[in-house]
Amino acid sequence: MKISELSAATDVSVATLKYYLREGLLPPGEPLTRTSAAYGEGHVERIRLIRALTSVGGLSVATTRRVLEVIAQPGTGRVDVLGAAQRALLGEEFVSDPPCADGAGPTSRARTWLADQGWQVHPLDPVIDDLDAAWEACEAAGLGLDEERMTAYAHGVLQIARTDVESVPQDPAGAVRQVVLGTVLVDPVLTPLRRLAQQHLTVSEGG
Amino acid sequence: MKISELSAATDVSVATLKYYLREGLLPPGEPLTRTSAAYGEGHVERIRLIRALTSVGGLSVATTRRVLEVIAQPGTGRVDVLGAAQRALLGEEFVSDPPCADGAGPTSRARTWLADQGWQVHPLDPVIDDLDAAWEACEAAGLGLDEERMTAYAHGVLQIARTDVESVPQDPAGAVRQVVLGTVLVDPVLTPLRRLAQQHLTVSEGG
DNA sequence: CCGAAGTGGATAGTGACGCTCTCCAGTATT
DNA sequence: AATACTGGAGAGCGTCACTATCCACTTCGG
Repeated sequence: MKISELSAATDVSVATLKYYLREGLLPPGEPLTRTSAAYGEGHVERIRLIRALTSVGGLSVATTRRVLEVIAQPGTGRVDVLGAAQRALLGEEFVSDPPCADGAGPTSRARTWLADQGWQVHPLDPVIDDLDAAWEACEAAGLGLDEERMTAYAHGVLQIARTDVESVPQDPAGAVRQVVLGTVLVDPVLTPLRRLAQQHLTVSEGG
Repeated sequence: MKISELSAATDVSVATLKYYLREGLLPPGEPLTRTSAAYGEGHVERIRLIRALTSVGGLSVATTRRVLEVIAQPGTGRVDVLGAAQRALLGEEFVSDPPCADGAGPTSRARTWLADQGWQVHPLDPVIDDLDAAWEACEAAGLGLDEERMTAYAHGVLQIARTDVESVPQDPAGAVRQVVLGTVLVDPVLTPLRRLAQQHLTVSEGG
């Protein structure tokens, strides 16, 4: 398959494919002559994956490259799948056993609330900071989001997460793929789903 | 309050405040002389709101302006709150009772599934197209997301939406505000919450 | 065997976006 | 009188995801 055919098969312009090749998102094709290379079905799949991650998942090209690397790496054990996924999505590495021995560690509303919930999460996971920032933003915007309502949200989210975890396959490579893609691509599914659910409830309860 | 004090009170640079004024995100201050105006506490709140919507909610300046307009408008009745919110978040208006009388209307996987669920939603709501696109992207990326799993997600989301709907206040203006801000600002709360829930489940179930 | 078309490769340009900088004449303060 | 600050407006900047142009070099149809 030549690059023009690859372009036709994926609806992505040749210029963009060249860009993806340059950026290392797409592996080079099998060189046939000095001015042509052969691309295979794997390239088509990979391009579909790239488009899903960037357009729907909203990932930047740099993040997409990191995610693709994580999926491709065969080494990751099933245990650290979640960590690997989240590290790939973050800009920089986050040490899972940090050297900072400053006793108490950071305290925040989210951390306190998580402890109250009895959730076993890494206390230094940066995703907690994201939660903190989002929660704080709600307060700053005048949206009263108290602990009670947060706990109500947590119940719904827990059910979603249970579904996520249950659908992870047994084989390591598939597990990594499922977790990474699920982390990125399911959020854009849940967002419209939530709005439709709100609509359904409002309509069926008679406004 | 002069603009420099407003800047100090909100940690937003004077240049950026001027930009917000120019873009119509921030109403002009009460003119005192020809070269100075007074800003009040309302401006401080509004700036906090703008920052929450743009930085955490990820809204563009144009969308933020539309959202702010919807919140400010006193006319919206409690019934159409959801529609008003979603219209504000979309780029263009969407007619709630469209003139297209082409019989069947569009069919898609999401629409069929929604019908199976018995969800009462507007069949032409563009948010369904978002769901379709996200679902399709999951498939394109090789993430097997079947109807069963989608229904499992729907149960969790429904619980979340129930919490949303219950926390909407009675007074019309407050309702609009709550719904609009909830639509935009709660998503960034749910995203890290979901990841933490996954982590909790994986850890507590022994990986 | 010739010329048009296509290829990999590199460099530069584009348009959108959210600021940020610079300048201005006109107050306000010291 | 000198300095600082104001509202207002235009232009510039850095990032990002492409996109367009140019190049020397095959490949293919006639």
